[in-house]
Amino acid sequence: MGQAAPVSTNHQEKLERLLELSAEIFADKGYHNTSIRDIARASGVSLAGLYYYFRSKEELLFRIQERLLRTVLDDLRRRLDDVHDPRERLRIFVHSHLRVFAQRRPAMKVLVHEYDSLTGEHREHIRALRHEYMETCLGILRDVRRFCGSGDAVVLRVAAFALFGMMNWTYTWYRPEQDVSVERLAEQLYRLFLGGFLRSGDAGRHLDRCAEPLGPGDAPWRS
Amino acid sequence: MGQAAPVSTNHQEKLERLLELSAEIFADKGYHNTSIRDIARASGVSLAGLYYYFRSKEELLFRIQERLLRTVLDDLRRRLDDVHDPRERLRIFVHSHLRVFAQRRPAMKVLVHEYDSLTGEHREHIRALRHEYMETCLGILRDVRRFCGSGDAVVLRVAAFALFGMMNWTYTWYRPEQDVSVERLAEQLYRLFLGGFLRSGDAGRHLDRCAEPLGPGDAPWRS
DNA sequence: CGGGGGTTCGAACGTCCGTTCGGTGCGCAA
DNA sequence: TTGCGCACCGAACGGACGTTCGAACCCCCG
Repeated sequence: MGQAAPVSTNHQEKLERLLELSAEIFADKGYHNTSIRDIARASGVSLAGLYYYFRSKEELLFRIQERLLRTVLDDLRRRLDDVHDPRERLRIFVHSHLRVFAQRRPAMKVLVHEYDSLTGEHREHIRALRHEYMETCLGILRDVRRFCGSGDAVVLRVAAFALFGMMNWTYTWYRPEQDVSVERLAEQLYRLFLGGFLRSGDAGRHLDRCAEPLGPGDAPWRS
Repeated sequence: MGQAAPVSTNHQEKLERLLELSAEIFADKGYHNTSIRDIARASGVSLAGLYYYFRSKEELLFRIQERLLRTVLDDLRRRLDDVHDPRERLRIFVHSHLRVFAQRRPAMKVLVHEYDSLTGEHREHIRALRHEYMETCLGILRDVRRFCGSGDAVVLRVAAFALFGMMNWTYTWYRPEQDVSVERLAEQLYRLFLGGFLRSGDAGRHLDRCAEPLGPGDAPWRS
């Protein structure tokens, strides 16, 4: 969790360093299990000194989430610009999401894990940004369905949440250092989802020639 | 969150009622943000009285998670018994998981959301049960791949976590009362996953005839 | 050299936390 | 009737929590 950094004159830099550091601690211990004193200790700033940068502990949590969410939205919008092919747009969506999430692991864990910890206006603000992101995703999926002709056996909303689930769940298991690279991960999840999304209308048709194990003797499902 | 229940003579019944009630509160407020006093108030049992049933707050959390995990594992084993077809086994896996999760929503949120809150032996114990469940899932996916011939472009581990992500993420959005039924949800997620899993080896092949929107004027992705 | 604003701090406030202690009442066996 | 163990409770302990207050520091403008 690191020691106090050498110097950073600019106010904004100090603030962002505190956000980054706090995100690490929140991700590690959980928001409600982290005390302002923990953050003070890790940052080298005094307890009272922190309150010069944040009005409250919850505002600190809010700023972490808002910052990452804006990054995600900006990155996505920039990369989607002037791309028209629906599949490619979906591919970009998945890659963008996972790239940012891998680059900012602590903040992303806080974003997906500590949304419930927000209250009142903070929560409402984040909810609105999340909603915007979700709408973008739904728009892309609608285009894929319309122009690439997937069936409509799967409710779009369910498909979108399934995709978010696949991507966001990575915070529980994916470690960029010891797993496949982010690009390969993103490509695999993209293909996994797209294949199912496009084929979901006629599921079972291409499965007819599925072989079958011989019997209990050969059974590989008994642990 | 409910009032104190009328009566329940048996010790085991009282204990399970406390587990169920605590799960609701933990799910609602989060483990670290819930006090034993909250549980005492909601259950009608005195603060000290709770410690007759549990050695500590963490043991309470542990029992909730262990109980649900054993239910999930038992339900799955029972339903997989004497089913050999790999696709059908996968289908049963998804349905079983989501059915139990929908039946016990509070406990399932606690299970997926508060694993990090466990420490020491409690955590290790739950980790082992989770591992067992994951191995069962991997076994099923291995069979599907072997006998139904999906490619191996997607690492099995990634596919398994993607599936878990799709299913577990439901706790953030799925409400059985106002969404599609659990059976339909399970069927959709099953098809979504299986389609992608079987087709992941040759992604793109069946996408060649994908149409394309006309241009920025028609662009549906601009919100 | 004087002073004012941006920045940081030590110390304290009031509250709530998990847990423990010493009991009390009750039902049942002897 | 006595005694014992199960089920439960009121009250308290020591500590940690988020937040605030008033003062100090330091740099730049005059």
